Amino acid sequence: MKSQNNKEQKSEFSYKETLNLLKTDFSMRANSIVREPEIQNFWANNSIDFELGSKNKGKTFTLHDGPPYANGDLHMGHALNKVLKDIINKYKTLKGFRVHYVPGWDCHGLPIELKVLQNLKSDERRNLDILTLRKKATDYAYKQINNQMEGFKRWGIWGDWNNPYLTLKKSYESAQIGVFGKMFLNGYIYRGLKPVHWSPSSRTALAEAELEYPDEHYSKSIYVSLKITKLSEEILQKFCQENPNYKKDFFLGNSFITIWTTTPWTIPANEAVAVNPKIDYVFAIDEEKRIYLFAKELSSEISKKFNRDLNSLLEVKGSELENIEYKHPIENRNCSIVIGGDYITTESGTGIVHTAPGHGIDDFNVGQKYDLPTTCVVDEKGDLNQYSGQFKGSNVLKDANDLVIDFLKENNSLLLKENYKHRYPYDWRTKKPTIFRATEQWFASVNGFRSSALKAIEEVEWMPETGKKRIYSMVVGRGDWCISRQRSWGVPIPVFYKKNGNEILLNSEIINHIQKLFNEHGADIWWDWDIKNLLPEKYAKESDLLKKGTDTMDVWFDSGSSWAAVCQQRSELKYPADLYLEGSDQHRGWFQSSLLTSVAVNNKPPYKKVLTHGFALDENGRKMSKSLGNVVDPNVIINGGNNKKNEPAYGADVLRLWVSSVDYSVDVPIGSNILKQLSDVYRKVRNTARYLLGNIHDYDPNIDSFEIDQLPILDQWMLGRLVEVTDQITNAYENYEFSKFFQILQSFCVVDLSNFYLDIAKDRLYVSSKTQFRRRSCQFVMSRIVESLAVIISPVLCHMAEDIWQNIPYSTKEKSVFQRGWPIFPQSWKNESLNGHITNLRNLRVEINKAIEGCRNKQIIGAALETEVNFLPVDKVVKDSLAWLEKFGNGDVDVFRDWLIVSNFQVISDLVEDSMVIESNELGKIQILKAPGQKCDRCWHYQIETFSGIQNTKLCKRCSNIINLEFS
RNA sequence: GGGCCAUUAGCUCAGGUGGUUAGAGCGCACCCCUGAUAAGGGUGAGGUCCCUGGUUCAAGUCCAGGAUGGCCCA
Repeated sequence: MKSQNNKEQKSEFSYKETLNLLKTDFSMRANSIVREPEIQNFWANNSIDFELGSKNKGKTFTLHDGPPYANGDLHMGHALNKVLKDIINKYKTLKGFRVHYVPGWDCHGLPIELKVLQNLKSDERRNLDILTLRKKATDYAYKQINNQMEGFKRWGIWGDWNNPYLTLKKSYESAQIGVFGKMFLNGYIYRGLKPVHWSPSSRTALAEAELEYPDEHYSKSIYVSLKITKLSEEILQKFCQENPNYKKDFFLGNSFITIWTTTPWTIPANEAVAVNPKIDYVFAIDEEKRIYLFAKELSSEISKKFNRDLNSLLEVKGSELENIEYKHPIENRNCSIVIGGDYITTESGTGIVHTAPGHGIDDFNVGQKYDLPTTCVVDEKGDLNQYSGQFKGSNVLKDANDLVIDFLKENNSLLLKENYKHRYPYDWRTKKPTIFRATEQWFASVNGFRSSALKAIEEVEWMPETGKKRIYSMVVGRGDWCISRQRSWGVPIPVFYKKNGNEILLNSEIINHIQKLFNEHGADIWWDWDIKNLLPEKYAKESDLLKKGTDTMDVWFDSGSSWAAVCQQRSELKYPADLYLEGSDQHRGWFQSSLLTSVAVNNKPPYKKVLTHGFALDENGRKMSKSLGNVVDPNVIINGGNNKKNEPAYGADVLRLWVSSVDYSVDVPIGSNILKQLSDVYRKVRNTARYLLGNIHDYDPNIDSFEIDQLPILDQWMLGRLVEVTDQITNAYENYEFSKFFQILQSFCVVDLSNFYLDIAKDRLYVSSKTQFRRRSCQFVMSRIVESLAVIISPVLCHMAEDIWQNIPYSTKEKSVFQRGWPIFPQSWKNESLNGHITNLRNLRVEINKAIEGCRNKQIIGAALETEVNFLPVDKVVKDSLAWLEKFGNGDVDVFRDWLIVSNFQVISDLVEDSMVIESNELGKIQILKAPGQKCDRCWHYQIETFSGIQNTKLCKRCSNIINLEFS
């Protein structure tokens, strides 16, 4: 019996019915599975969604959507991206901007093409023509798009869902041809050779996804010596200095570069050998007085392999070897050492890499740098061609390797031959090895507009700022962009080849013509129609001499053209867009392809600002993967999993709250514990709103509205605080710092509202008579709070915000919270000097609470109302604030006793006896006493003066008056 | 292997230009209330600021190296 204050018999009677308790239909629990779709229907039925933003009269704000790939289920990455965009769009809409969000999908490309092929039976696949494939791919893409769209809508994302942009649409394909055409006419598109994965067995180029790497692949690897024919003067001198016994001529006449390769058939295509500038190399001599060059670190291994004693004569940095000349292994001509990259290691081989630009990517890149020819020595069947000289006619998968090896042996340049096991790509269909083979490809010449692109990067605002550095270094370093693919599911490169010869036919007239045709009929006609119908009329006579190109464009060219196909084409949008917002991986992807095309065509960036986000990881910061079992599915967050206990249905608002809670500029964590926490925060906000709504059930702002200076100090402070918080949250939205919103909102609800203002408000709201000023002023404040709160949470917690709005008990001008617009308060509501005093008093409140807690833990009291507090001030500032409150405060509200929720409070100059607890601190001495008198059975305050009430109850004077006035 | 980024309490986040005993909310523990009740209030315990060196009178903060994790590239 802790809180029993008197031993008299307690009456069973309760005054509950005489109190003004809260009343609302706004439930404590969200029931989001039912309620969120209801709210979404309400929006849809009343055009309160993206249309709201479209109708705004303010400045246009264009957040241009980066298209997700139209394949696969939605994951947390989609959620992070789309919700961030939606938060921004909703905020901008509320701020009055003209916002028209057009969601997009990336529809072409290999993954969909492969999916379609996989779904076919083998005989179907064999008889498949391109148009049927494209039809099936179109159907597949639409199906995926519809699935994904349903998901996005369920998340509460607003957008022009009836009119999204799809890269497979006629208008899009046509605009893309326009971009290609302008780049071509600007001279930025050219044809050249580039090595690609090539399958001789199926005579086709293959993409990375079509390769497999069987475990047991052995290559015939060879070590080859190449006769050095020219050395730099520096190296010769250094050699002579360190080896006075040897002559210069001897050194030059007996030195050999050593190389190692696993593809001997590429030896005829050799154009250079490459070294790593950071690695140390040695010239080492054997018993036969032959001097070999190789990486120093590999000395002992090579000595063992070649079965020779090798003595180092000279050590040289790789960077010093550039331009040393050697005799080509087969032909009678000289080649040079070039400086390669970090792909040259000392893990295997000699540290010197045989370079055949026509047959390897690294080789090709180095070749570009040194302007080496891209020689391709095999045809599409894998037969060596005329460029291989005497090896013509042999086949890379059959006899070519042995013929080359025999030749090298005969010429005394084969040092060693050994089988070598490594990962090697095979054709996933024929299960035969593939090769690298240079083929004719189309390129966008980044070199041609690199400086403009770099300048454009400088003009853009990158958030976070490191994004600029990241994309800048990529654009500085990237080679020309290979835009052609040997695939069927894409936009064709609209080029005609002369049947005899290698010439092409393409000009502005033809491009315009094709563009127009695609706009009307779609890109399918490229395959469907005869050449003469694809060309302007005047070319009809030539059409028999022409053939169509069979290449499609890289899908990065598709999405990279969206500024032209979407932002430029739709009148509701702007080009350049205000904002692009994607994952940080898009520095290499969409941000870059969009920038390059836009700069190449219009010499300006397609966006003013680029915001990036990180990746969704699990709670331990690890990548999500099926095998780790740590995958979080956004659909499960919303609708719950199989076991609702472990995976409850949290609803879309909790998903959205998660997005707002994390620092998305880096990678973001998600998992069941985090969700549990977010759901707690969600409920706290919801219950705070519910309390506000429930206590204004009989309030009407048309009857009881007040000027701020009419209000009690506590209410003035509360409104001032509301303005501060709104300002801070506005700032957070403006700067796209949503985790600040999350933190501010949470502590506002908890610290300012729940723990302080609303707790104190209970007495004012419940106990007062209905129309008393101390109650109405509080309701006025609460109505201001709840309306503003609904708006400022609405970009994130859009469903809850609407639910709040629909439960405001009086009529509002706006049907939906989103019609309200962003709150604007008079700045005069903020009052610094008032804030100072309240802060002092709240600090004192904290100290007094500690003292009261001391009593509670001694089991002397329960409720704080059972106590009386004496305070002997030491700190002058607090003393002044108490005096200030006494002087200026409203006598019914600004009573410090009520702020403490105790039965009595007084400032004293001498301590009294009989206190339960005395606490001393910097502020003063706090004395907690048992409240004298008797408990009022209505307001639960202890009063010395009490009156008898109904059925043996006690009433204080205040309650007695109210009861007599209202209930008799 | 290279480029970029991150690492502060169990969780999510704050911690301008180096400067007291490193903060907030949640969670947790304990207590109270039963007139916000699958709510509400109070108090409290939680930190090797990733590690190791260095600069400095002074380092979560600056420098170097490393670890772990992530993205991109090879």
